[in-house]
Amino acid sequence: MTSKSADVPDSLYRRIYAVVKKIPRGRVASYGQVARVAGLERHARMVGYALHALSEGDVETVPWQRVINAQGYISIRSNPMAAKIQRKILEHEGVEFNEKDKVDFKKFGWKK
DNA sequence: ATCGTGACGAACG
DNA sequence: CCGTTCGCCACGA
Repeated sequence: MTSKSADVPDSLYRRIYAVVKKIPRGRVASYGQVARVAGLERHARMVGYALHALSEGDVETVPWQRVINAQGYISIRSNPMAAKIQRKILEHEGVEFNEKDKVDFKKFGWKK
């Protein structure tokens, strides 16, 4: 079979979503970490792109809010409203933000 | 097929 | 710690 792309009936995004689903409640992971676990080492941007493209259906099954940038900050730019919601949910899950709106990976980072 | 864009990140100074 | 630059590459127009 020739399969080049084929496959990936689920495509690249599906693969990324599968990893995000593994992040436990009360924890956060960076885009780069998710990419790495998904076998996409240098594709952190693709992870962000994938989450940005979440369908309304997947948005309820994929814990997208648990993915933040490597600096510990929420990274949504184009949608300020979503960023606020993201923080709200994370705090509800027990993740804390310091006075600079930053999350400490030492305490809340996902340790695979 | 080319081009601009972007939920990123590492490297510099 | 802060701003800037550069590399990566799928996606949509």
